[in-house]
Amino acid sequence: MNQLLTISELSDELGVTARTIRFYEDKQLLKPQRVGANRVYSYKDKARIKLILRGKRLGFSLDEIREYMDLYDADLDPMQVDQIRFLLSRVQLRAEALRKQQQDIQEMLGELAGIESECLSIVDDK
Amino acid sequence: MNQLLTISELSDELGVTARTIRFYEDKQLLKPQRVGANRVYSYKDKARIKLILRGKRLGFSLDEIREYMDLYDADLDPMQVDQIRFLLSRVQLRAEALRKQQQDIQEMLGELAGIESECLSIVDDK
DNA sequence: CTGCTAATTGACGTTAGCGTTAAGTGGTTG
DNA sequence: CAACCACTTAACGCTAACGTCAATTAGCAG
Repeated sequence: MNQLLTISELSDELGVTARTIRFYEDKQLLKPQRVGANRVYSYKDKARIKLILRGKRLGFSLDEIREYMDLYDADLDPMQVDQIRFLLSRVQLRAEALRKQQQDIQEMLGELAGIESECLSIVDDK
Repeated sequence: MNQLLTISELSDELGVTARTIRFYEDKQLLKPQRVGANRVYSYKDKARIKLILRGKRLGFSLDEIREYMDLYDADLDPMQVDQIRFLLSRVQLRAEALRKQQQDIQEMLGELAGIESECLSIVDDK
């Protein structure tokens, strides 16, 4: 099913506007094919946008997201060892930051649970 | 140690600029005491700013952060049951979103680990 | 008093991430 | 053919979250 999608189909499916999708292309986050002047999107493009949206949920800027998508895209085989080492260090830094975020979330969930139980005890009392 | 801090001491300790701290006050996220015209910050103010920064790391806007700090601050006892129920639903919604974020992070960590092991295998080969 | 340092308010500048016209192109439908 | 889509580019607009600069004030050192 190598379905190709128009921009409006895609925007509907993903819950973003066509403007947003074009904007991401402007920012070099996408490079869809063209049929004449019209853009057509593959399942890969769709997956990329999902990646972008996930990155945004996690609080990354589009610039950061592009950086890390370049990591995913990186064609490792032709790379020099130095470049790979560098890539590796970036990946590890990023992973560390993400683990930090998980901790942040854990703490916040804890605090929210505290509020929740306070609320419940008060409501139950009445 | 009820140490009171000047704005520049505080900004140094927290790694943000004084401008940022004043900006947060403008946005009603802080209400430090004054000595004359000068602001002085307590450990509570410091804790609030840390909360703000954590919120930002998690991708919340300052408006959202203010909302949720109001939740933490909320004095539950004098509240009506309806208000508490409402508060409760907000808290639960927020917690759900945070759990979703944790999943996002897990997936990203998985992908990063994939890249990492690829890198390592290539580097080791040479 | 002079000069320096740290603080203040106010105003304008900047970047990111889109929203919103405007103006035109190309394909189908009746 | 006209009318109506869905699509295009280009350009301006807008909000959030500060940065930056200017003008001013207060405290202390020499």
